[in-house]
Amino acid sequence: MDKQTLILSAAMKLFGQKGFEGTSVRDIASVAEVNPAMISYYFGSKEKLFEKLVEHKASYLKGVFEELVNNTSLSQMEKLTIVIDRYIERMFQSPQFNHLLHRELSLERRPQLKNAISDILLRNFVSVRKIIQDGVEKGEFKKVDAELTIASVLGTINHMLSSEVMCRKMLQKGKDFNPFQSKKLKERIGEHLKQLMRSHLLINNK
Amino acid sequence: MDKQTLILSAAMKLFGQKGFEGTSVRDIASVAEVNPAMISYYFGSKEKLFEKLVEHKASYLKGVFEELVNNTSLSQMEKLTIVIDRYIERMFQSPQFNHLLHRELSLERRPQLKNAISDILLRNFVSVRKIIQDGVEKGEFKKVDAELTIASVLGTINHMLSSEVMCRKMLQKGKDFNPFQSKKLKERIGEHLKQLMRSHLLINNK
DNA sequence: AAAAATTAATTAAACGTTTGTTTAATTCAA
DNA sequence: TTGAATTAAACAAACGTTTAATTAATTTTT
Repeated sequence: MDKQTLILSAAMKLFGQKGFEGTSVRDIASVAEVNPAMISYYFGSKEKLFEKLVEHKASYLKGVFEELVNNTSLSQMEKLTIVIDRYIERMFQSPQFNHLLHRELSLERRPQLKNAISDILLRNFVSVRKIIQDGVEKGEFKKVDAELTIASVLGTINHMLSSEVMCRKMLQKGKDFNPFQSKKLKERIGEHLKQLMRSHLLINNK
Repeated sequence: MDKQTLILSAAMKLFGQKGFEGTSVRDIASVAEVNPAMISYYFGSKEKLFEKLVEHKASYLKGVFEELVNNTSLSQMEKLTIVIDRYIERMFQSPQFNHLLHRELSLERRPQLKNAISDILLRNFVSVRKIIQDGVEKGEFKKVDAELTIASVLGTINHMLSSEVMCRKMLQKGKDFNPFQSKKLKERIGEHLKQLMRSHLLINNK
């Protein structure tokens, strides 16, 4: 691994754990096992490293649902099910990055970066909204509040996984329970959300 | 207003906007219009001020649903409706404090404070779970995943209000739209959640 | 292909700020 | 007159960043 990548993954880890302001350049350098000066050398500044990190990581989730929307061989509910599974999968794969994004959005700092983040998230949001709207138009779904329905899906996932401590307490689990590595929890969230969406959206739901 | 209160409300504002590490003691002192030394003098340290703030503010929401659970004249769905309304009301009243709490939970810092926060939130969580469980036992509700159902309610609210910028974009609103002061949005979230819960929970829901 | 010249990578040290906190003096109130 | 409240100044430590020197790698020239 080259040093730039080492720095990026150290920054990912630490920004995720301690936040941007809570992480020092020396911390990052220490974890990445490089000289602190290398961060300025390669990225210009701590803030630019942060932007680079978001940009780099976010590219993986840029417009991933675009093709799904235009798929004609799946029902809208099947599409939504795929969306749910993919969101859960991503959240379990790198929860830290999601924490980082939503924390940044909730702060009144770096408005430019906030805008960039929300634009990325919005692109997927629009795709999913189209799926729901199509479902309504085709008579497959009830006439629901599409925007808030999406908020319920994403919000549920975020709320369950925003904190290990809180998650353990809510589910009455011991200290050995690691939410982010629990396949059972992953399936449980998926099951709940699909059931929730079926009863919320489907017209002839038995 | 005495100086301690001025400091507390300045801290509330700034910690909410910029986070704990992103706010300096001098920032707080400046907003509160007091000498920076007064913070150490009254609270001991910046971190103790933070703890005091959380403790003080959180006392308002400590076990507020306890009596509601034991109320016998309301149906379980009526109780849940009240819970939803109260959560929304609180979120709109001081969104910054909710941001602060959830941000703190998502960080791997100050584990003691994280524990305190999650204990407070958990107390309400347990109350609401009891309401759902009672509903299931009485045959009023379907057999649902109570924990995740709560996550869906709270998660929806948090997700919609975690960022002004993101909220505006999701709802396709202009810059003059202030989510936290919009009575319409408040009602819209309430309507969505109640409808969502009715279709998710009620057995004979038409 | 070897030597020289040039560019890139890396380092330890130092830079000037800002950080949270303390001190010591002073003002205010009881 | 005593104790609390308030202040400006100073404190050491940590911050992000820069510098200047050195090593490593690459390119150019012979």
